Amino acid sequence: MSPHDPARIEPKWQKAWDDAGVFLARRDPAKPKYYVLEMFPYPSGRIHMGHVRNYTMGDVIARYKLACGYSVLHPMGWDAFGMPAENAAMERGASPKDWTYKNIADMRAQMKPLGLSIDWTREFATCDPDYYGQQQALFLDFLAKGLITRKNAVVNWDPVDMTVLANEQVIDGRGWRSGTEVERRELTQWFFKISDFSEELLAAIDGLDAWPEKVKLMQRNWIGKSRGLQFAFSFADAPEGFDRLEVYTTRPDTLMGASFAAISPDHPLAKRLERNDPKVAAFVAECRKTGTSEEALEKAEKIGLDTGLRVRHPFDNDWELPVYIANFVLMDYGTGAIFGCPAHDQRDLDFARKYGLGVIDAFVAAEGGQPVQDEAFVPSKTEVVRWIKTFGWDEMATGTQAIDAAIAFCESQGVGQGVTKFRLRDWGLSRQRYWGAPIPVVHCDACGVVPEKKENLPVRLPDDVSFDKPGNPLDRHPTWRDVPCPACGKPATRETDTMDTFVDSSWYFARFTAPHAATPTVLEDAAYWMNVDQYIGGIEHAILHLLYSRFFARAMHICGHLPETAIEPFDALFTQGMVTHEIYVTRDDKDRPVYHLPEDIEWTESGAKLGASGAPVEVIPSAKMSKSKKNVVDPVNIINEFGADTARWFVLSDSPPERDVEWTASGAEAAFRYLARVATLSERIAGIDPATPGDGDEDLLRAMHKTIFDVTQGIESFGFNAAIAKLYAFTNTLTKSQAGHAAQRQAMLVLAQLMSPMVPHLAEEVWAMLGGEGLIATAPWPKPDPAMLVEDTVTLPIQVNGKRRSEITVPKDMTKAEVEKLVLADEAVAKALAGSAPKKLIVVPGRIVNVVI
RNA sequence: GCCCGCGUGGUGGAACGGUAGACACAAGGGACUUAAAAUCCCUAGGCCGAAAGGCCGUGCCGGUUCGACUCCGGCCGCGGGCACCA
Repeated sequence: MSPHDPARIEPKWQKAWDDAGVFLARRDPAKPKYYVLEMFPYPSGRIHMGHVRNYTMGDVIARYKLACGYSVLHPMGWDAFGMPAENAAMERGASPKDWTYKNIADMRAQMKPLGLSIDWTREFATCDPDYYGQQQALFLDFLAKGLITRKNAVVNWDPVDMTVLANEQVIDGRGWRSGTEVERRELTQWFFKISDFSEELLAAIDGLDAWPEKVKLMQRNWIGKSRGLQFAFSFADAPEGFDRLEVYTTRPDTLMGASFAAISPDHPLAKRLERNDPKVAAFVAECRKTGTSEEALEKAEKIGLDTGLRVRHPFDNDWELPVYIANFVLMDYGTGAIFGCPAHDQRDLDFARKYGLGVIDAFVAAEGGQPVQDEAFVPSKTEVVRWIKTFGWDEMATGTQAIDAAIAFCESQGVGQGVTKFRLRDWGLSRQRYWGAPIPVVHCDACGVVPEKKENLPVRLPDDVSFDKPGNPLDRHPTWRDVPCPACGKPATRETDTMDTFVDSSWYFARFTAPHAATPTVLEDAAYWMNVDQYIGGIEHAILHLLYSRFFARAMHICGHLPETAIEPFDALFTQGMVTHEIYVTRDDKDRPVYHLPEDIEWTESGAKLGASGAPVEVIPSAKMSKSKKNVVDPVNIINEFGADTARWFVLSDSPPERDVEWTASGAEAAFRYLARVATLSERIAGIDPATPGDGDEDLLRAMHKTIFDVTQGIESFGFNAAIAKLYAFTNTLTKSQAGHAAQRQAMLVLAQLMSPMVPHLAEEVWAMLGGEGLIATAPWPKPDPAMLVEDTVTLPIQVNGKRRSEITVPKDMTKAEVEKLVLADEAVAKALAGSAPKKLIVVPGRIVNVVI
């Protein structure tokens, strides 16, 4: 029998922690607090290795901080609303609610054996009426404070499923489920006014010191601040109701190269023209057929239609530009109208060539170069300045200030004004779906849109819904919509749209601080526990989830639900890599890939073969685990076979946490064998007669203190793989040590403590075996003795011209002069010098010596 | 197109500007065993050499430095983010 028996010890220690209530988060004013949070899971029904890695990392931090004397909050919940539950309902008639809660129960049962230090008393699911009721209360508060608005928006509409589709659900311009062509449709939707916070959300990124640069950069780009010139063209022949055409440009310096103006098909002018001109109407309709997804836009040809209207160039009244309607001009960026400068923008050039528009060879002609042919000339900033000068503008600033100078010049001439625009748009939260938090408003013929009264919350989802027809079941429910108007009491109808599931995850971290409160949060609790000290999750949430949460924290503060100190809710963020696995591929007779399970592969000297047929198998390393590729490793199987400690140890050990880690069967077995070795070692040390003296106590204890130092550093800096390497090394040292029993026992206890955040069950077992006091989970984290970290003697490598040639061992406080003397006396150095004196002798105390010849 | 990040043995990866390859996987050799598994010990960047030792070596080219995987410039390759954004 293996000395390491997870099936026996893991449940035992989990029960011991539970019984002692070790992981219950308590507000304790006497202690510093620490809030560790991993991004909560969607309850798909199965945990996967990615979860194991994510939660193990958080658990290491949580257990470490607990041992360091912090009052720790480490909660878990479920991001439980969303499409998969409705899909399950449509596919097999399950109730979304039953399906979801069963999945939660299943996943919790799979998660518990991992031995995570979770305070389960704080658990909730976002589909709990209690949670979404509080979310509805937040909605009402936001609405009252003007943080929410209702307006029209263009969406992807699936005419068969009768629902709005997210961009990701539009594939090749067709609905992913129905396969029909998606339409662009304008609907009235609710929006969070996140764009009001653009400047602040951008500026505050600078203060997020413990966030990855990559994530901060992605957020900055997403918010997309730009500086440009907004000005108006006057019409040569003004259409009714439009005396000017407002345009926005970030390149005012190219204004003298303008050769056309273009408006969006959704521009009010286009809508005006469409009424009287069937050609325009047909063209605009054509443009609207294109979806709004990235692929659709990528493939769409750039098309335009001459409206016949002409505008005048702001610097030359006689210079007229045609006005086109063009499908590539977006209504919701800038003013929905642009000018085109073919000489300096590739897209404008392509468009001008296609429709036979003039190309002004602005810069190029002035410098005597070649006229613009097929490629637009995009001048550098300094060249722009020269370009400007050729048009008689004054001497201007150079370099990056060229654009600002151009704006200033235009302003001085009364042509427009400099404006700052953001790419960030308001966040549309309406979804025409069932399985989400109902938007708590009522539509009344007399009063219009009326917020529901808070005392009527939660607005509960009805359970008796059917998915036999496409569309939103709430629309078809016989009675659910019927409700008295909260204002006048007359019969009215509920809003049937529900909230985007991103809303649910935008404040759950705050709810964990008071998960059962009758208000969204309790300020006192929020003030104690917020902010999240360490947030851990996937990079895929770098933009939306994290940006929305930052917005929500601000909005909640404005409504009095969070203290001002919590407007940036996540102090530190860590984005962890995936768990990958090899995939095994053969080809069928049409050369299509066929995937195989790891257990079907046989390893021979000439490579991988298919066990059944002996066909050679192509091995593709480091692929994301997916069912279709048959490379999924189920944590449940691993826990059953090796125990949770092995799974935890392995996902931390091989790669730095921010990078992907490849799961390998041999690696998992090796992790198990190592843990067994530790158990054996512990048994052996426990069995030694306490009176046994030994040899090398000091060396062992020095190594122990060095390891305490290194492992502590490793955990603090998310260097789990490096910390584990140090633990291996120290285990090897202890195994070979001939030290006396007392020293070995002490070293073993410390080893167990240092391992305890990663493999808590085994650590408890070792701790108990050697008579450690209480539970290791609550034992104070060991501290290295600084005196034991300094060696009395140091070994200095000696380099000659930067290459290592020898070494000397000297007392650590030996003077430079003495070291130099010894170095020159060194045989290898003397040989290299061959009698002559060195040019230079560099002694870096305690580090290295370099002899320059 | 714009913006980032990363290139180190057979593999995953270590390395405050200071002995490159810690630690582990896989591999090879050995001990124990009738045998295998398990366990334990040893070897291991490449080239030359019996050895001592030497030369080369962190994608490529150059620079800074006594000293560069690390800093700077250019190139190549891979990965990621954003994008009809005017």
